[in-house]
Amino acid sequence: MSDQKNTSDTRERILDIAERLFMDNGYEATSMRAITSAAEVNLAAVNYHFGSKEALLCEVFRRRLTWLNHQRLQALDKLEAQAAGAPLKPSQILEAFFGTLLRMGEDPSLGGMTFLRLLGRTLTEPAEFIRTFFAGEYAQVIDRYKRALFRALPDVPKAEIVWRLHFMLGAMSYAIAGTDVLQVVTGCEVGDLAGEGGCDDPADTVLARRLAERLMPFLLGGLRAPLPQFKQQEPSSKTV
Amino acid sequence: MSDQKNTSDTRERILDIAERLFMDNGYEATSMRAITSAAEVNLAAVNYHFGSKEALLCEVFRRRLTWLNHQRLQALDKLEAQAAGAPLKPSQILEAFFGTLLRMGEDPSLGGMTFLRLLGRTLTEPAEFIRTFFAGEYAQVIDRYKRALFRALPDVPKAEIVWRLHFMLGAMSYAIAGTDVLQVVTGCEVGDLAGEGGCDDPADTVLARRLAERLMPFLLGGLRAPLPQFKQQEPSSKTV
DNA sequence: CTAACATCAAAACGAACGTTTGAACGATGT
DNA sequence: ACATCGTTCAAACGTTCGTTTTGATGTTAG
Repeated sequence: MSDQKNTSDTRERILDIAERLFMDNGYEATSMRAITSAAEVNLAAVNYHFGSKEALLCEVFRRRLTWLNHQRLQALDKLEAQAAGAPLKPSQILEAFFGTLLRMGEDPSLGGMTFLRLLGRTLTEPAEFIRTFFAGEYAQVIDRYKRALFRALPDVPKAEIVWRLHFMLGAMSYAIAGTDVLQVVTGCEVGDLAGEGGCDDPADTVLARRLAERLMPFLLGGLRAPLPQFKQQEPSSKTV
Repeated sequence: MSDQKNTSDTRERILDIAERLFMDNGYEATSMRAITSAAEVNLAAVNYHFGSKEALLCEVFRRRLTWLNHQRLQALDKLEAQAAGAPLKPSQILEAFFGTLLRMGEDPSLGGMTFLRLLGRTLTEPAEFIRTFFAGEYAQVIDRYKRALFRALPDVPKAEIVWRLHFMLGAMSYAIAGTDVLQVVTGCEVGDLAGEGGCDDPADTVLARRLAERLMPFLLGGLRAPLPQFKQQEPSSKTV
């Protein structure tokens, strides 16, 4: 029973607990003492294994995001191989990008809805180290998907596509964050989106699936919406 | 020169500075000492005028949100009066709700983009007192607009409309937050969305207008997107 | 004039923060 | 057996946090 306890047990337990506490309270409002005591490890364990609180947050994301973005690139590779040079359909691209993410919400071993909520809530954090971390973690995948969308929508100005990708990311980010401060969704047939103190599994799996079913058509509708009337061409086009 | 300095000068200066610092750093990462020293007031001034740091944040929002939501209700009143009992067009409803907000970004006396960014970044904060505050501040306006959308889209299931309203709020929230951690928009022809350390006016006014021009068609396209195929009626069918 | 209010500087409050230290522990390899 | 290395531990480090207090100084209104 002391098989691989050596190098991974404490680390992994810290990451799991930190993931949940950062999601519940946010980064700044979650103390090292809260993390280490909830994980039943020594206070110094985080600094020993990760170096600092900032590095811990980055590692919480890295262990999920590298896998996720690898999957996203593979999904796009597969689609483009099947298309044999032809442009992809926008729905395929969105499915590869957002579907791959949302399916993580159904699998607790990939973080489940806890990680999705944490991701959605952290994407709007203003802290510098978070933004640079995400920028690096997402650079490649965003670039690939942007180019795929450019090819899929050759008649839409590229700047417009970039804007709409931004809007789609926002709708997704807010939806998976599940804070719902305005109580729009809470109380409907849907049930609560948050489920703050619960376990991992019970209704989160079905919630993730319902969310995907509703979000994907919305995003596709937004992406393909009629262009604003003021668009004739891109004027100076400094995007050489 | 001692005209109305009495009851408003210190209070207003604290609110202005707090609005900017909360936007730049987030609530938790902004200290009372940073606020009071930047506002050039005594450290005790915040507690004297507002009672606590939490109450200060609420007041920062209240002085803008009560006006905003009043305008939103008035805009809806006017539209419904003109329609004389007929259902409104979805585009009218979205214009009244989102247009009224986005136009605040063009007016520095209403907070400008600083307030819009702060709002977008705070809507996903998990802190309890923030969520209950927003819930109360938005309850009436959300209810009115939800009912207007129900009437405007009688063939769409109400639960679906609620979901899409949620998605629209997310896209708007993320867009006005302007964090853009994934660097989707940054570097394009658009210029930077954030402009962290700048003044109020220079490019924020035009940015707010461009944002509105792009966001509104996107939201409308998402709202009117085809329904997911699995909708015949709402079954109980919890997929046991 | 008086009383109430607003602002100030300065200091302190206890609490909580992230991080560091140095010793002890337990397995491993020679 | 001893030495080594990675890990864990209790305890303390210095700092910063939000808040309160005290007393003095204008300023305003009855």
